[in-house]
Amino acid sequence: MGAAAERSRQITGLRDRKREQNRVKTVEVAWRLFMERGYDNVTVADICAETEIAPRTFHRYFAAKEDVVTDPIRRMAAIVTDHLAGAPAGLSATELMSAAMREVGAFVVAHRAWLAALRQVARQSHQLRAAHAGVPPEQEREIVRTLASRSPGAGEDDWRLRVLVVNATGVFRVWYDDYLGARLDDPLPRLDEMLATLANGVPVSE
Amino acid sequence: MGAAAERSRQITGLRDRKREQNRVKTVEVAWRLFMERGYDNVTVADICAETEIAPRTFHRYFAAKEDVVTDPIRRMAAIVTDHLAGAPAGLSATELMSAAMREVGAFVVAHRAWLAALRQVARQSHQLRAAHAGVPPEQEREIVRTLASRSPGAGEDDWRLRVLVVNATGVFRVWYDDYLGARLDDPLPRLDEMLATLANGVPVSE
DNA sequence: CAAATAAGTGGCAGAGTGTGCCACGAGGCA
DNA sequence: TGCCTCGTGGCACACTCTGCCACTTATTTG
Repeated sequence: MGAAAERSRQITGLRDRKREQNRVKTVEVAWRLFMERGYDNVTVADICAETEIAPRTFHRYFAAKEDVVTDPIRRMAAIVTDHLAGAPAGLSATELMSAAMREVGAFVVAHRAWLAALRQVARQSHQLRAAHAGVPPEQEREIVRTLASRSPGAGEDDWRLRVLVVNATGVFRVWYDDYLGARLDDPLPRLDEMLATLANGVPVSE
Repeated sequence: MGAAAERSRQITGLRDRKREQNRVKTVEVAWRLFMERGYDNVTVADICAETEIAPRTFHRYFAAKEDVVTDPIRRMAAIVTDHLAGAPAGLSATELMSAAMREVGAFVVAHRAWLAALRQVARQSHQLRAAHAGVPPEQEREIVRTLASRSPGAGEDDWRLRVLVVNATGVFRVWYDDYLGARLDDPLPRLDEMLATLANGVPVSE
C-alpha cells in the first residue's frame, strides 16, 4: 500500500505536479489572509477566490478548513519520526527522543517569526486552540511506533515508551510556548535543561 | 464579580432551577442518542426534539454540540483543582499532583463503564478525537495556577511546574487509555508506578 | 396586589462548513 | 490518434451556529 504507491505518485508528473502547485498556493493564500484578517474573518470561499479553485476542490485538498493551519504541526511531527528513523543505533529511547526534540527545537528557532504568527492565528479560534495544543493523536502514535522499532525489547504498547513520548512532546510544548511568547533569551540550552527531566524527573524542590 | 453573583444565582429558584433541569435533561438525551446511533448520526435537532427545547435554546446552553460530550473531561479537571486546593500543606508539588491524579484515577475506576462509552463516542468523530486527546488548554492553565498557589517560591510561569502538570496529565492519559482499552487488570497500582516517573524519570532501560 | 421590569424561550433568516452526485475536460496510455 | 482515467467544477443539500425580534413567564418594585 504505502511505499510503492507513494513513490509512483511522486514520479508521475504534470497532473500531480499541478495538483501540488495548487495545494501549495492554497496554503500560502490562506495563511496570508488569516494573518491579515484573522482566522474567523476569512471564509473558504475567500481563499478559493484568490487561489482560483472551486470550494469543492478546496475540500478535496483539505478535509477541513482547520487543516490548512495545522499543516506545520504535522511537519514538526514528521521531523521527529524522520530523526528517529535515521538515528544511529545503540542510543537509549530517552536519548533518541531528546535528540529528536532538540532537532525540532532548532527548526522552531530557525522559523521563529513564521511560527509565532501561527501561534497568534491559532489562538484566535476556539477550535484551533485545541488543535494547536499538542501533537495530534495520530502523529503521536506514529512517533511511538517509530521509537519502538528502534528500541529492542519494547513493543509499541509498552507504557514506558508511550509515557516517554507524551512527556517529551509535553516538555517541548512548554518550551515552545515560552519561546514564542518571547520569554526566553537563550532558548536551546533551556530546552536541554528541560529535556533532562525526562531522565531525572521534574526538579520541583519544595 | 464572581462570588456574590454566583451565590445569588444559586439561591434564586424556579426559573434557574428549570433551566438547570433542561440542561441536565439535554445532556442525558444527547448521550443516549450518541451511544445508540453514533455522534455523527445525531443532529442537534434530534436532541432538541426529544428534550423538547428549541435548537436555538440548545446553543444557549452549549456553545457547540461538542461541548455536550466534553463535559465529563471538564469534571475530571475540576477534581484535580479541587484536590489541589484542599490538600494539606507541606507537600511537594510532585506529591500534590500525584495525589490529585490518583484521585481522578479512582474516579475513573468508579465510573469505568460510563467513561468507556465516552471513549467510544469520542473516537467516532474526527473533531471529537482532538478534544478528547488531552486536558483542554484552559483547564490546564487553571491547574497550573492552583498548583502554583500551593507551592511557595514558584510562580505560575515557572516552567518546572508547567512541565510537572503536563507530564502528570500525560502519564494519566496513557494510563486512562490503557485502562479503558481493557488492557489492565490491576489499574490503580499501575497508575502509582507510572506516576513515580514524575520524580524519577522514565525507566527506559536500553 | 398590581404594574413595571428583567430574563429566558422560540421562531425565523442567514452565513458558513462540509458532502454526495454528475457531467466535463484535460492528462495518461495503448 | 483514440480510448480511458482521474481531477475538477458546479449544483444541491444537510448541518452547525448566530443575530434578531416578538412573546411569555418569573421577579421586583411601588
